[in-house]
Amino acid sequence: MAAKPYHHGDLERALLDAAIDVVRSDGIAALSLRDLTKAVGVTPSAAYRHFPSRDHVIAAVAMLSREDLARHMLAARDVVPARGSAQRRSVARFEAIGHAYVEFAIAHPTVFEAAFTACPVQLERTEDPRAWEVLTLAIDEMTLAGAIPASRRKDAPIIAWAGVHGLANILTGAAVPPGMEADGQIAAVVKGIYRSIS
Amino acid sequence: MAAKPYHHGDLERALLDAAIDVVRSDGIAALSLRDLTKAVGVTPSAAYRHFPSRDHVIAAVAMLSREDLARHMLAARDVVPARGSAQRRSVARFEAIGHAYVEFAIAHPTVFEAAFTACPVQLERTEDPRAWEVLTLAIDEMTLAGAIPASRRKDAPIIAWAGVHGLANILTGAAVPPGMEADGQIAAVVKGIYRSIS
DNA sequence: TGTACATCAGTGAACGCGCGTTCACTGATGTAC
DNA sequence: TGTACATCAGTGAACGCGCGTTCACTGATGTAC
Repeated sequence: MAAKPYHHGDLERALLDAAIDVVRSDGIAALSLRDLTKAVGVTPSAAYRHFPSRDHVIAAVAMLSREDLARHMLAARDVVPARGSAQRRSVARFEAIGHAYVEFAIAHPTVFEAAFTACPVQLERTEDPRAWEVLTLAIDEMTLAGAIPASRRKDAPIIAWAGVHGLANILTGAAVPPGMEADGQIAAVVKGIYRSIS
Repeated sequence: MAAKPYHHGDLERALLDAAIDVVRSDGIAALSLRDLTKAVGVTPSAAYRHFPSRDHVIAAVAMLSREDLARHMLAARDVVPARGSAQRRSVARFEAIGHAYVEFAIAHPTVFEAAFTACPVQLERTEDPRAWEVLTLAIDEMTLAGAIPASRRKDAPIIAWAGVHGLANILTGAAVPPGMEADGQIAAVVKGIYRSIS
């Protein structure tokens, strides 16, 4: 209850929260252990009680970012109204996922970037939920509902992921080509993806 | 002719060459002015005769990387044999460009990454050739040859670019999903792109 | 053709900075008897 | 229930490093007369 108790309580969680803040405002490259510990009000070396190295913090926050993205996709999918045929509904859910992917990237570009940062170390825990699984699940749904032919099932995931991932990178990156505004592009790409796999 | 002439000759070019070497081997984030000047055999401060700051070197090497990519696309396009109908040829040229884009990224992942690095400064020179223009040109060719309908002309470039750019990022990045090898994926995505715009 | 001099392109030393990480330590916690 | 003690989670100081950038300087170059 004192202002500064000697033991923090959950320093690991606090450090990760601070790390997410840094990613949100300055990007994952700006992340430093000294910053994090200062933000939490703790000595730099205290971080080493919870993470073996800076790289492990990077890996952890990257995984959290990936989960954040996947959760947005799930939320958008589950908000699609349940009316219409199963076939139409499966397509609407698929398209909602695609939109959510790109819109997440636009709304949180630095988090999106962090999600796909190459991690120098591997964590034992694996992420949950996974964007890739959300996507393949939606494609299976469409296949079952007859919205796409079974023959397209195999290549559909990579085609779909490449499309939304590429658009997300383009719209959040340095190289936005002339005369390009996000809204129309997202619809064009998502529709284009569906056309190419149906 | 002496081993160490006082004046270098073309230090700017030499620094950029050294920068490209660093990008190739360690990525653009590892680029430091002190490294470059040491590699060239010159004092750190000498770099400031040619670049106002490190950021300007970054911007210059990013632009060179983009030109490198675009040149690979052009080379692949121009190597497509001139037989068959104009329509088939236009499609073959378009597909060659797409393959070249992804293959360049796989062959030179750090250069590809550098090409799309966000640059904190703007250069006065603009890049030449431009990947985006190579792509739109190929799409115009297809439209003219009747390989894609005119109604698809407008959205085709972003659909195509998103597809290859996304696949390139996926295959060179941290998050390659399970059971994925490059060759089949490239063909699947390039064919998928054509299907969605034709 | 030869010389004075402005200009250019380097040198070398130093600045201040922030970083990851280590080490011996100490304060707090909780468990065994 | 009370106390000894092992364990845990912090502190504080220091290490060595490499970085971008600055400044006053000097050696080389080339142009005007």
